[in-house]
Amino acid sequence: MSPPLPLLQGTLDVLILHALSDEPRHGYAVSRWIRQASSDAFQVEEGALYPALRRLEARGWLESTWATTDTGREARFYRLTDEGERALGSETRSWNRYVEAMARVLGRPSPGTARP
Amino acid sequence: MSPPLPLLQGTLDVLILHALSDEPRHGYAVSRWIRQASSDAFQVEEGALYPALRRLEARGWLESTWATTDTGREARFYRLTDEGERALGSETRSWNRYVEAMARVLGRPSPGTARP
DNA sequence: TCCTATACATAAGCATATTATGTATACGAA
DNA sequence: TTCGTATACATAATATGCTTATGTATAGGA
Repeated sequence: MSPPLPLLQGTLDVLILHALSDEPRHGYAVSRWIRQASSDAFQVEEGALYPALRRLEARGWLESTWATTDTGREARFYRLTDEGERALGSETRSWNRYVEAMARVLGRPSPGTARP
Repeated sequence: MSPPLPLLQGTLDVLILHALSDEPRHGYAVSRWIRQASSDAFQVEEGALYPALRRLEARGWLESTWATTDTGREARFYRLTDEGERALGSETRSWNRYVEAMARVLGRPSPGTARP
């Protein structure tokens, strides 16, 4: 098994937003979901996860309530607000723009390369 | 014109390595090349550029010499070492793995990945 | 009884980005 | 000739946010 990729700063937010886009989840479940959805490529550390959730809530993108999990434990459940839903869209588009820009640069043929 | 995308931490190194893959360049030219190759999506700030160049040189990926530009100015030219060449390959593959993992999570087909 | 998974939280450390500031020169326009 | 702009380097202060380490607490199985 290849070790998990360290998260690039700034990419966690959109992962969390996406994890919450279908249904409310608590922090630990968000972490698990991201790990599984990425085929173990991403392993979200608690030290990144919980501050990020609070950050996004402070920004108005999430709302949280304490509730009981199906295994009978107390946990803080987060759900996307309307603003968070819009943010998921714009953050996703922003990521895609970034990927496209990287592809333009990295896909650029070297001018020193010989051509026919 | 849309404003330049803020650089995600960790992605500058591979951009610089690629900028130097065809021929040696000095810092300012690296910055200009990245801006143009990305169609103005990336604008590398000096405060990020020069420390990054020294960092990569300290890591053994680059070597530098002072020389004169074609406009008659003194500038520090950087070239890729053999180790830097290998690093370009592995860093590019690492970026591609990251993009693919993000695509798996965000649930859309990979928008096109770059090769070294 | 003890280990593991679950569930939260925060502090310390670290890497690296942005912003601001400084020096200096070449070159064209006013 | 002067002045603004592009070129060319460099560093300090600041901000962000990720990793690592540490702590608390409970549920459930071996």
